[in-house]
Amino acid sequence: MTPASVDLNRTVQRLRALSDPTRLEIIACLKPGEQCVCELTSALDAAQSRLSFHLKVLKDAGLVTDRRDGRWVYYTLVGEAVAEVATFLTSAPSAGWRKAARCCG
Amino acid sequence: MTPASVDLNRTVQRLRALSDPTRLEIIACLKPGEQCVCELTSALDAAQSRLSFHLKVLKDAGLVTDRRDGRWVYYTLVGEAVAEVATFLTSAPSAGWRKAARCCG
DNA sequence: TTGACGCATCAACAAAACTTGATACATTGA
DNA sequence: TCAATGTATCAAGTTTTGTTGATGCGTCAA
Repeated sequence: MTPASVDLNRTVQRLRALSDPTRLEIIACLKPGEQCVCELTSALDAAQSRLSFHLKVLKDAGLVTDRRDGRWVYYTLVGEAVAEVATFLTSAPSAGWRKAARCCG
Repeated sequence: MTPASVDLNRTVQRLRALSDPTRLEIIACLKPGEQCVCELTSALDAAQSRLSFHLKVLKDAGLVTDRRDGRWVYYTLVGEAVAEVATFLTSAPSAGWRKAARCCG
């Protein structure tokens, strides 16, 4: 497990987290600023456990952070993490793209 | 199905296609230029049917194109498609992020 | 025309992701 | 302390995704 492959795994995890319509909608909701789960639940008209599941996926990927305030938990978008994914996609092949050096010269 | 949601679905499809280590490696291999399947097979040390499966996912997402030359089929990266995904990720919330207007003001 | 090669596709299975409903936990106000 | 609220977690079932080996199709060379 080279450092590059660690990065690649992290990027794959983030891309996977981003590749779901519900989670993209969550991210859209969080773009303007933090929201509590109940707000997201009503905004997206999704079951609470379902939303909680998707928020965990995003959190595990480092794309959002959470903060408890009393009974409420507020989620915040980690814009830099999203930006890193975008940067990766447009970067040169050498920059972390390969798990190993065996590939293509 | 609004135009925005069509775009969103397309973006989700592309993000999903990008969220797999094998497919990212394929894309890395294609960055320098087109490759035939047999070259990818040996470069990635993957079974041919497996590679064919992943190439189809990428092709269906519009991330690669293919071209037959004799017995060989060459795949080419569609750099603009990858770039579009990156642009989407860094764009403002209004730009195609939401399936509907119900979300978050 | 035949055999070998490169690739796609299929069926069957395995594994991972998602949804749902139930339950548990923490916090608050009464 | 108790009940209500907001959220997380869990188990069960469903759906989607990925792998493998076999087969089929087109192309080339002999």
